[in-house]
Amino acid sequence: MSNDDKSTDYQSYLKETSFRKEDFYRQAFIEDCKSTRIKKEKVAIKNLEKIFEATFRICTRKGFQGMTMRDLSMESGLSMGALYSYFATKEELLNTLERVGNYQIGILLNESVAKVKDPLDKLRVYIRTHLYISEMLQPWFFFSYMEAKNLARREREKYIQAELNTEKAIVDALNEGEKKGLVRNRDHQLAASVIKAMIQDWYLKRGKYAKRGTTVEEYAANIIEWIESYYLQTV
Amino acid sequence: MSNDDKSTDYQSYLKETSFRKEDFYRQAFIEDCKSTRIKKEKVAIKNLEKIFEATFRICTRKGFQGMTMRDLSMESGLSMGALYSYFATKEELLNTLERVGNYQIGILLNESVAKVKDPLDKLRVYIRTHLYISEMLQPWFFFSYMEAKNLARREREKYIQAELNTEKAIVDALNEGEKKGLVRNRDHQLAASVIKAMIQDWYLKRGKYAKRGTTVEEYAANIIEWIESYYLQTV
DNA sequence: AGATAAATCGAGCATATGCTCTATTTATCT
DNA sequence: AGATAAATAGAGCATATGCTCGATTTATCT
Repeated sequence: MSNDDKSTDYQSYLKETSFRKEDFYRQAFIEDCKSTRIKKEKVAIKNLEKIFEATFRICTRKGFQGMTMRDLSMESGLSMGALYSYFATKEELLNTLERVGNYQIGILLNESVAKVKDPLDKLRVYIRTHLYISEMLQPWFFFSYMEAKNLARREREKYIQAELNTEKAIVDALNEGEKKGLVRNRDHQLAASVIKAMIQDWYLKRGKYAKRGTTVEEYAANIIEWIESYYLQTV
Repeated sequence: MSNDDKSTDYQSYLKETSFRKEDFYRQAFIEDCKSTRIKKEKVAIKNLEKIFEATFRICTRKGFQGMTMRDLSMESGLSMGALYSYFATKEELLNTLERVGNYQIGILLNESVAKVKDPLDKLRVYIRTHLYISEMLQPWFFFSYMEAKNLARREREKYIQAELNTEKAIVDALNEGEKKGLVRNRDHQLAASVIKAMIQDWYLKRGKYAKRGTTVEEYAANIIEWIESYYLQTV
């Protein structure tokens, strides 16, 4: 297996990445809560963390529609009044969560492959990074996937577009690889779908893999092995 | 590609299978509505069809928790009173849907591989049949996956068990194949997870594949090609 | 046709839920 | 410390929602 990309492990990625969890809440504050009665960023970040984490915990069990604002109040430790000084409506909370996540993740994915030139290495790095990011923000990824259908048309379309961008990144790498004679001629679009399904399974079935002791690095290596078998096989 | 299993296409499968959609509703009537005020099977089947189909339509957009009984009444064309003569509670409807589906699909999957002896062929047939069944009952598969979290503990565990059975069937075939020297030595458990993820993507992203004009047969052939690349490659 | 059984209807009940609004508490500044 | 701004609490309001029940319609039988 020509695994000569200097493959970073998860812990190293966490140290190297520019992302801090705080950024997530700060972004939400700047974009959505600036217009509310909350003035101080520090307070906002502290409480948005409580709200988001509580939302993820509750929705994993009941889904967003099944979560009541009273549930959220209990779980986050904030009163109804406090919650509504951060979000005008329940739907607004959903929108913010989806939007901020998509934005942040877009940045992270782009910064990861920016320096890589070789299309095959680019693909490897992209997959590994995608898995690392989804590991870092697993609750968000799960939530985002499961609740996308509850978004209003506009926001839902953005979600779908983000999904398609992921596929496109993979297809592009494969096309470039084929042009350079590095990979076999295959249906790259279909392959990209399948590869994305593999990536998604990691954060959709996080519990199962945890129980089996599978690590992200192992999972990433495995996906890459599948791809190499499919694409590098001598004809 | 040693594709010498006499691969059935989807239309042929539909003709050959013992399954009729009616069975689905009849099963629900026998197991869950016998104790209700509804006496006549024919009436029950007609209305259960309306109820189930309406549930699928609504829940694709809003999810089960987001669906109100008034929504369901509107969409199914039955009154509130009529609905409640079929199911004691909303939750009961959910349980019935999950249970009956799992039961029926279990039967179909077993009957499909019963005659196949060669482990590799068994795997091919299993995957193809699984995809054909999920194509035939796509709304159920999607619903079942998305709403499993809303089930009570007991029922949810049954759902997870059914998922694991699918994986086990794949692992068993691979183990047997390895023992007979037909496939390479790999992490079969992890491979089975990945294969299942591929299968699930078909019914979770049905819309996307429809838009692209991908057929079930193509999709099945593609998955099998991935597996053969991964497992049959000369070392 | 008349009588009985089966199925359906939908207004109404009790509670749950999204959201508001003022009183109160907490932090910040001079 | 006192005054002001910022943040929070939680009871209360209007509506939505799960479910019931007697009245009514439809099917079946003699």
